[in-house]
Amino acid sequence: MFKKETEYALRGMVYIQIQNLKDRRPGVAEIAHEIEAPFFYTAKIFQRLAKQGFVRSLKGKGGGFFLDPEKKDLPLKEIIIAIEGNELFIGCGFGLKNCDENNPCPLHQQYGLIRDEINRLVSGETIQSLALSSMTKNVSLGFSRENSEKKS
Amino acid sequence: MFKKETEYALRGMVYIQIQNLKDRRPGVAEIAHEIEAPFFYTAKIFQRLAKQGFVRSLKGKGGGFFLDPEKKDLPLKEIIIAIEGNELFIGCGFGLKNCDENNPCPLHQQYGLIRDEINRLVSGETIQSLALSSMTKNVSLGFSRENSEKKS
DNA sequence: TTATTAAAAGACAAAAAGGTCTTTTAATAT
DNA sequence: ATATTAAAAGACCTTTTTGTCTTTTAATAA
Ligand code: FES
Ligand code: FES
Repeated sequence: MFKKETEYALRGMVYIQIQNLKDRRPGVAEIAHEIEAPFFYTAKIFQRLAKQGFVRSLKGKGGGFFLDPEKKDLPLKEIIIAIEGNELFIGCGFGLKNCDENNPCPLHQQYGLIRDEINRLVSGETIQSLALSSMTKNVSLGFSRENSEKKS
Repeated sequence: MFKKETEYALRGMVYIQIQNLKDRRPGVAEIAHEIEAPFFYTAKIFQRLAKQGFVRSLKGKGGGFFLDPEKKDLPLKEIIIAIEGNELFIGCGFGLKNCDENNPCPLHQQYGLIRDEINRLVSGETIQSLALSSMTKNVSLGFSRENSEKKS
């Protein structure tokens, strides 16, 4: 569905926000480890997100990443579009140059419903909303879910 | 959503089947033109599809592609999986190694619904079903829809 | 002010996807 | 038989995606 870069970005941002809510500022090493992404690739991705203003960062000791309080309630859709464009949200499921009601592909009606659902999902959720539900529910951002180690 | 190769394959197969229903066997040049795909790339894609048994072909004069009558009612899903694997149909929307009810990502429930919809669509439609609805309805496989030139 | 820490910048490289082209093989028509 | 047609095979290339690594900049701590 999404590009790997998008997946890493979303998982990482949710992780950052969860930590921010605990008054922590994770660095690249910690983020990459937690979301099971390659260190250097994660670094590059968050560097870009910082430049685009989706996350903020501090250098040096005690530094790391955190979300601008004004950005944590942005719909996921905005982040996704910034990374991979909006083809998924407006494009034709059959690959026609543009999805056009007046020149529909054979999947137009049915695919339209799916695309609407996708749009609803990414418009309705935010990094903050996912971070909060991740903390209450038993939810995972990588292989090792440490949200709920106290299971035994 | 799908890879370009998948899109070309599906559009091309629907076109082939429409022509087959008119007792024609289109060649690569015609297919590529009709679905607006690069000639050589289309050739390669249909070569693969032929080797995998999804389409059949005849060389030489009057040659071209046609669907095995037994294959034309295969769900799109089988063709798609043969081309790009089944990640889209079983994978996690957040990019976790596997979508696991017992280790869900923050999008698990909501993405699950979308994934189910996608599965329903590609399991319920076939090349034949799309070819038939393409002929009755006013439907397009490329830019120039010649299904309905007699509009004036 | 110097050492240490951690992100920013940017070059580099491997892999996958997308695309092009030439040569060979197999049909048909003359 | 041979000329023609069209797919099969396969080499090759380009772009995008994914990933790696080194050097530089900025912050803090001692
Ligand atoms: S034209 Fe294909 S989805 Fe609308
Ligand atoms: S775990 Fe992510 S969709 Fe199921």
